[in-house]
Amino acid sequence: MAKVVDKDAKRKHILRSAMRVFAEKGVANTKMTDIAQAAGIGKGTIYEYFSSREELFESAFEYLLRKIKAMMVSQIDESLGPEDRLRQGFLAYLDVATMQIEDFVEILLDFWAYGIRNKNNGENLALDIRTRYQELRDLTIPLLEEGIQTGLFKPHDTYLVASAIIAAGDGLLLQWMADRNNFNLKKAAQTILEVILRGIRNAT
Amino acid sequence: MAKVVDKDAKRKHILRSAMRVFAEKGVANTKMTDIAQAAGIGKGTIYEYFSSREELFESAFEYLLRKIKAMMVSQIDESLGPEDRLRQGFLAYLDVATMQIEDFVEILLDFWAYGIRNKNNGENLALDIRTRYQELRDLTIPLLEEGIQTGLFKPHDTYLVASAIIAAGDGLLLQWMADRNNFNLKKAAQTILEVILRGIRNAT
Amino acid sequence: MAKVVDKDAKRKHILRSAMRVFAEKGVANTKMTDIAQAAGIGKGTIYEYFSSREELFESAFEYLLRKIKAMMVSQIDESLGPEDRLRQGFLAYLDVATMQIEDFVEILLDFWAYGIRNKNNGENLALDIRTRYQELRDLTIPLLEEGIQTGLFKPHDTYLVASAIIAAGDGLLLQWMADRNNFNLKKAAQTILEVILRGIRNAT
Amino acid sequence: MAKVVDKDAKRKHILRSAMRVFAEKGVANTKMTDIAQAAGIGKGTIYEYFSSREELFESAFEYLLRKIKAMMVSQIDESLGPEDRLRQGFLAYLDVATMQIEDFVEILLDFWAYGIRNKNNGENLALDIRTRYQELRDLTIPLLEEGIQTGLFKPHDTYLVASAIIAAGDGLLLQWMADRNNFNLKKAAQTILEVILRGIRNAT
DNA sequence: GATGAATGAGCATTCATTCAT
DNA sequence: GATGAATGAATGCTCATTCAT
Repeated sequence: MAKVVDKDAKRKHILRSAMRVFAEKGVANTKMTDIAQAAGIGKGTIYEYFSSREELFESAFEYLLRKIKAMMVSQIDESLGPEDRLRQGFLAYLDVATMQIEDFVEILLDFWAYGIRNKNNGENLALDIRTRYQELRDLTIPLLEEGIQTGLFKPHDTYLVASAIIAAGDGLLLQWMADRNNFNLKKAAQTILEVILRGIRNAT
Repeated sequence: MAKVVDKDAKRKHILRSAMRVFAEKGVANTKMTDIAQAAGIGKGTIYEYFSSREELFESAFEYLLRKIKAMMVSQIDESLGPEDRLRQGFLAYLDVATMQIEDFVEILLDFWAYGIRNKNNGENLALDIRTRYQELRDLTIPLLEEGIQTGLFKPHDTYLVASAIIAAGDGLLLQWMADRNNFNLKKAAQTILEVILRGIRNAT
Repeated sequence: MAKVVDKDAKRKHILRSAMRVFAEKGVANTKMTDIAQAAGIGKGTIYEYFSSREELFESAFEYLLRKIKAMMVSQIDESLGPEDRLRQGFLAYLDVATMQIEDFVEILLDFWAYGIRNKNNGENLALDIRTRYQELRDLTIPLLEEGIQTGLFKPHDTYLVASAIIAAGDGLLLQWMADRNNFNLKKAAQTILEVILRGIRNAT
Repeated sequence: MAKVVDKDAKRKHILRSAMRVFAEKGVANTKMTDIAQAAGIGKGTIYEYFSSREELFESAFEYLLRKIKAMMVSQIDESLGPEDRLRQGFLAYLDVATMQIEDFVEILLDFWAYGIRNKNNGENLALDIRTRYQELRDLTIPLLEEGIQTGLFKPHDTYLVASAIIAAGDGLLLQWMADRNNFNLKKAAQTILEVILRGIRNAT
């Protein structure tokens, strides 16, 4: 009988190993050998599961995006009001980025750069950074609309405000990446969120 | 006598050519040959002005940062109140990034990545991304303090709010880069800024 | 399983191929491609066995020195008297240099030049040309001392005379290299050796 | 009026500068720029006096050989007997090589290598290393013959013994180059010469 | 299936030589 | 005559990918 191998599990194992190396050395400086070593397998074996370095990279990208979204969604308590859900979602986004998956912020820039530079290859929607931003907006806008409807928020262009909130999140990540030890991401996140909420809230 | 050449001008010419290529193909995919071609010179000539690809890249980085800061400062009308100066500075930042210099946003991510990955080489402060962020904060904080002192703004942690404003700017740039044609950067910028200003303003 | 290769054998194969090319074109004019071609392998393969051109060169140097010494020692009949052993050793040195290993005289000058120019890098004693000369003296001096003790030779400074004998050998090699076809190395060697022996022998 | 330049003097100036650099850095590591700098002139100017690096090198070679021979000849006192003239010539050879001209031993190996590798280009006899050796023999043989005729020396193959003496000189140079500080060249030279003389002298 | 030895396209960099001034 | 800015051929080395075992 042939060796029984859980192909999916092994593929994921390689993927996670690759991401760890990407994070540690940067995508550009990561050699296939490094990944093979990190995964404890032979170099050639990678090609049994991924057709090329490129595909491996894209798969890592995709895996990450899926993971982020799943974790964000899972951390929102649907029974809360829109403000609290915004707070939860916002913090979850930063949380996921900074703590959960394989220390992934370090790869974030490489992914961003890739996504932005390849935004026109419509083939793989999952990798289209525009799609990703739209998904984030689609998570945010309903909360804003709900707030407006309940009179909590003043009427506003929810698309733009959603974009603003996402922008703030990304921008904070950048500053935190630049100076992890001294930049207090959580406090900054809370501050900016409260400022924004106060900025759209109806005067009481 | 030998050929007379304005070394400074030529150096800058090569720099700008390089930046154009960096922007077009991405730093990682830019070959020295491409740059030479773009500059209309021989490959070897680049090395008369830059000791290595690395130095050329760093010079481009530095050049850009210097330029951005200069343009931002120059576009602020010191006679205005803090809110308007914030508006001017914020828009100037995005303006500079998106329109002025050699279409440079495209390089921005590569620069960010470089800066973040090399944050610990204190040798060249100008390239230290932490320094860059601190400079931006140092431009912003005084405006916030002035607003607080005049009673326009509610008291707040000016460091964090300044960071927030910068974050919003960077984050918007990311979204704009991802979808230039459909994302209205200017409108988004104005919206977010007004939200933030309303968020820190004293109730009237 | 991956291809099974006798790494040591292949390394030696490359080494010998390299030495052949070094001999033919001179070390300075030898390109990695030439070596690859001579060895019947790809350029990159060399780097699987040697980390750099430099290391390849040094390995060749070392290989040669080891080989020479081994052959010299092996050709001396320890049962003979000091004069005959001197003769054997002297001729063996020239023999080895001129006939045995891969036509190596042609490389000798490059090796000499390398050794002399890098005499101060104590790291690799095996490549230290001073060490090499000392080894040759250490093989010669005991024979001279034995001859003195048995009254065959007049007392003399054995260090200097050993150096002299070695010098004669090297010098003859130079002349032979310069004009292989017309310079009778063997006859010259025998002549000079007899002159020297007569020069240190006790009058009878 | 055009600038008056002593072309020959300038040529020689460049030549000597080149030799100094050759000696210091090794021929292979000497760039045209280094030579220009050492000569205090522009890089292009070298080509006004030498058509190529190759020609410059060969000219240096030739210059050196001419110089050595002249100095050797000039230091021999023709009124002395053959033994003393041999001693003078032998020491003069080493002297010239080690002290007189621009520290030239350092170049010697490069010249030797060049001469030996290019022995077949009969174009320039002056550079033919065979010619050079023959010249040295032609200086030595008459002295040996004179000694034989006067009964001072035993009859012997003067060609081979002359070659032997030259070989000893070259060989000593090699050992001295390898370890300048510890190898006493003069004492070694005197020792070997006396041994050889005793080896060819008639018993008294 | 798994492996890692082999490969060669590709690239940064050097430097002798040219030639406009 | 003198110069040094410009050049591009040449080369050592890297690394993604292939494929024999």
